[in-house]
Amino acid sequence: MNMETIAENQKVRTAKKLEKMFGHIDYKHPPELCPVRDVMSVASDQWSTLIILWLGYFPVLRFNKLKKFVYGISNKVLSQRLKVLEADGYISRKAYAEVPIRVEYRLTDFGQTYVEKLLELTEWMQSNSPKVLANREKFGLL
Amino acid sequence: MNMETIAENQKVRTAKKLEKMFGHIDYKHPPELCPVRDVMSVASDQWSTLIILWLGYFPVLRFNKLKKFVYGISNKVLSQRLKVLEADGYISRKAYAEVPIRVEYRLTDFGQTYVEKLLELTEWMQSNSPKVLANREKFGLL
DNA sequence: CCGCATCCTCTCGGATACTG
DNA sequence: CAGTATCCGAGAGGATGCGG
Repeated sequence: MNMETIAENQKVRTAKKLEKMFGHIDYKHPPELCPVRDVMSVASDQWSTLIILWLGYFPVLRFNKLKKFVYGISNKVLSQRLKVLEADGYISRKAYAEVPIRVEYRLTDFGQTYVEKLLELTEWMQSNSPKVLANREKFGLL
Repeated sequence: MNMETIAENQKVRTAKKLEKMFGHIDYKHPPELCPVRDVMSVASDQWSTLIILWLGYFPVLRFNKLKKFVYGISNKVLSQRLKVLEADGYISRKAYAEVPIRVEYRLTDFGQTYVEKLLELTEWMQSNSPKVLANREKFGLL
């Protein structure tokens, strides 16, 4: 069995899985709310992924620390994302009634399983980014 | 070795990988352009992922077919995304000089490797969406 | 220290109509 | 059929200041 056949088989397997996921949907009368789209829109959000990755790196982080690592994010967006991520069960929030107040964020067990999946994708991005950037340049499109 | 230790080891491995990726960045003087952020912003875009997944399902799709499957997307956004995905090397575009014109989109080999990664994440989303939705409901937040 | 409230900008994206 | 052009509205998100 040569390389082409292996790749071809992989292609078929992928298509089969996708058929299982999407094959049933009637695109003439699409579902109002698609759970996958819904969940993805939170979990795969640009800022959310960065937050989750950093919490996978450091077991516990406070608001301002997080803001430094996820550089470029604003107060507003950070707290929004944190709230949603907490609601969806990826992270936990623990506030200590001190003055000044101290708040700790960490991944839940569920969030931990997610960060592992997410990391795989990020590693792919990392190792393939040169190729993508090269493609982009060659293509021109400015 | 019990379950907790296994999970704990996994956690440590994940953190180590993330340290390798992010450990070097000086968050006081963050890089202007982060390649990973850049590449992710294209590839992990909500619409782009759907386009890529459908092209992983059907080897070749034309513009309007794609628009039906990726329901809810507008003309403008679809053609924008297609152009960028082509520039980044995920998909190929082939136009036939017929009347009316016919255009075929398909994954490149590179795009094929990406859709496989992406599929893993999507499967995770799919199987965990009930849990997330339940979390969300319990949490309130309306 | 955490993060909400306010304001204000500005980009993204939807709808529609039109052309090669 | 496969887009492009144009217009327009909504809402995301940045900056800042305040309050608990």
